[in-house]
Amino acid sequence: MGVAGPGSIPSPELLEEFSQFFRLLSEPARLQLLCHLRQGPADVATLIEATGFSQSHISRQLSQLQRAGLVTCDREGVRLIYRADTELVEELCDLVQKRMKQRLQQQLDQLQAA
Amino acid sequence: MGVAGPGSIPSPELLEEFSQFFRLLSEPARLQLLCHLRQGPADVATLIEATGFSQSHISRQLSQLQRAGLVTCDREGVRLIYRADTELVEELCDLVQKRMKQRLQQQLDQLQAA
DNA sequence: CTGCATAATGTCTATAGCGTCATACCCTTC
DNA sequence: GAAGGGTATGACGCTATAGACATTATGCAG
Repeated sequence: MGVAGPGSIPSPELLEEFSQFFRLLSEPARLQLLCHLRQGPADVATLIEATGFSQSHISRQLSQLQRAGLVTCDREGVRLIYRADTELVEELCDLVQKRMKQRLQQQLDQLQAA
Repeated sequence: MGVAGPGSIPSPELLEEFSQFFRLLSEPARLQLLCHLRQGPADVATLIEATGFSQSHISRQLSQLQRAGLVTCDREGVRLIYRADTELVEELCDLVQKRMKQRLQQQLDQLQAA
């Protein structure tokens, strides 16, 4: 029912894959790029201007996201247009954000009870 | 509707919080501890034996998870019993795993089409 | 074929975080 | 309060990776 069936521990390989995926999202720069691409496809020049990152930096981060399948790109003339498959990322972030709200609410309740 | 409303970029602070949360899950050791705790509460000695990690290492990882609210502990005699709030982690991992399956299936389809 | 854009990669430095050893801390129990 | 098991923390080396700079590869127009 769960990740690897009830009562069992995922294999080291699976743990490694999960951690690698979450590591992609553990960098503000990459999350920022994903957020920009959430508003629609964009070329690298636009991303440079929007984020202030260097060209090489953006290229590296996008290639990492691309390897994980979170991003794709197509040529359009001389430029590359990047698209993000943001559905999964949004679902993940929504879950985390919901959790953050819960925690803050709990802390608030504790303060008010005291 | 999304993370910070449609068409807007989350603030740097929010991005930082998200990335910190995902970073917690980006370490196989922590995921492993969470998986063990998914089977039920456990004391540190049990976790040491189950994972082979050193006491100090486990203590550090658990304290990080605790700060994020993913883990709590209660004293039971002389030992600390740790409990994991695994619901969120399982949901996140399920989403990621679903995605992994999709990708592998796509790659399979591409190979069969060629 | 020759430039001229744009994107990717090699190399480097700095930094963050893991994991260990040793030590200090805390709580329980006597 | 003294002793001892159980846990947290300070200090350290090590590795991985972010991010910048320079260079190279890649495709497009003339």
